[in-house]
Amino acid sequence: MAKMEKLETADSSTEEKIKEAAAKVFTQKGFAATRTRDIAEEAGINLALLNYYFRSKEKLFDLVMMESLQKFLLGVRDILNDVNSSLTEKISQLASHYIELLKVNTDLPLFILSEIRANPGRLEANMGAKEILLQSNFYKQLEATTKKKVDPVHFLMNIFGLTVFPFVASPLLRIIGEKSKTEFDALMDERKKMIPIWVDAMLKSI
Amino acid sequence: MAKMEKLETADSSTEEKIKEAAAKVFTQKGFAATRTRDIAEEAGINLALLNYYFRSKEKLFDLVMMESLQKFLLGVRDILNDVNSSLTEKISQLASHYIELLKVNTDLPLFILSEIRANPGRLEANMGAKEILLQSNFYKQLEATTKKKVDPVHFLMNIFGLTVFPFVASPLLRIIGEKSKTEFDALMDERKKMIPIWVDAMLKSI
DNA sequence: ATTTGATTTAATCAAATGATTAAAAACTAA
DNA sequence: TTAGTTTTTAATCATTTGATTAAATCAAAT
Repeated sequence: MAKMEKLETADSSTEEKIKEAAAKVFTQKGFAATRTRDIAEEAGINLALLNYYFRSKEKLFDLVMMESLQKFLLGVRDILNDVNSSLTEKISQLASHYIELLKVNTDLPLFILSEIRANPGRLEANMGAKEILLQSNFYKQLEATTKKKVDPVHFLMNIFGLTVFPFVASPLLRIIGEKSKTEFDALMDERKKMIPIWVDAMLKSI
Repeated sequence: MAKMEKLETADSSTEEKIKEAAAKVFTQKGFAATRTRDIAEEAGINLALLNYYFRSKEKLFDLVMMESLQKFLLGVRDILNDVNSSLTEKISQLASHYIELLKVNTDLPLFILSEIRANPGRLEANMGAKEILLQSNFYKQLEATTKKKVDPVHFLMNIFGLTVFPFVASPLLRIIGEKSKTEFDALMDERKKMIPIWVDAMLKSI
């Protein structure tokens, strides 16, 4: 007998509720500190349902991590490979894209980085990211601009350092700078304009 | 009866062995993923000894975290408050200091940041760091240089982003850049010279 | 040598936790 | 309705894990 589809939005299905709760709790507390009971409670479901739908804590985590990586990487391919934009324009677009993304998902990068450190094996499975980045038009423009003088990887570090690091360090920075979430976000908005200018200045300085 | 001191170096005492093992394991895996048995094994001691000397996993962790924070903050006070050095010189010294520190303790910042996120309460107890930083001669020079144009916190973010972020992201960067640990460290050494030049260029650009 | 206090060990406990099971409930197709 | 299927629940298991205990060992002082 064929299974019947229920008339539910993806958001309200039990499976989706669990996945969203898992994403929230895993991202906040990390794999090891997360109890499957935390996820069940957050999702408002019976604990056994988690295993009914996802088999195990680890499988559910792998799913969440995969989607987190995609959230972080997807949506920049277009920017990286636009043949009609200059390097500076790409940097501007990348900065804006990541700042908008991370204002809403502040602890996404810290989650990804700390879980990869805790379990480096998980990364290798997933990544075509290296190829996407290193064979992109963006990277070629970067190589052409820096040519021979310095490793273009330096400027990858710089761009991501300027853009992503404030979010990674936000728990500390907000205290040190005495900023509310709103003020912090406003600072990040300012950076959308400044980062491309700064990177330009850095590129010219070498 | 007065307790007799044993003839031991601090390094070989059981207590010190446990603390070093704890620092290693906690830093690598984080609080939640660390088993007290892991620490005992790493230290080569019986599990009960850990509780004999440190009462609990949490007390031992707090100790390790406090020393980690000190390791990260101590040794820059002199740099920050040197009235005879220019802003650029301070940036150069800070970059060199942190790059040397983090070449040896690569996952120190990721450890600190992810544990603070997991348990933000832990931070407040410890910090005079904010005052040390914001009242330093360094910060005053930064304010004077950027005056009104942009929040000097932007440049704190920039300096730490350029210096510390590569280490935070090193698990990813080493894969993307296809670098060995040695090559990665060499890149970081290059940055000691470049970061002050870059920050200068950024300061002039605003 | 004996005593005394500090250190270390093996064994064990109680709670937490990931997972399973069997039964109940809800739902669908006939 | 009824039979069959999927979804959900309550109860329970087995293991892991932080911590404790009581006994053994060790080092120094008398």
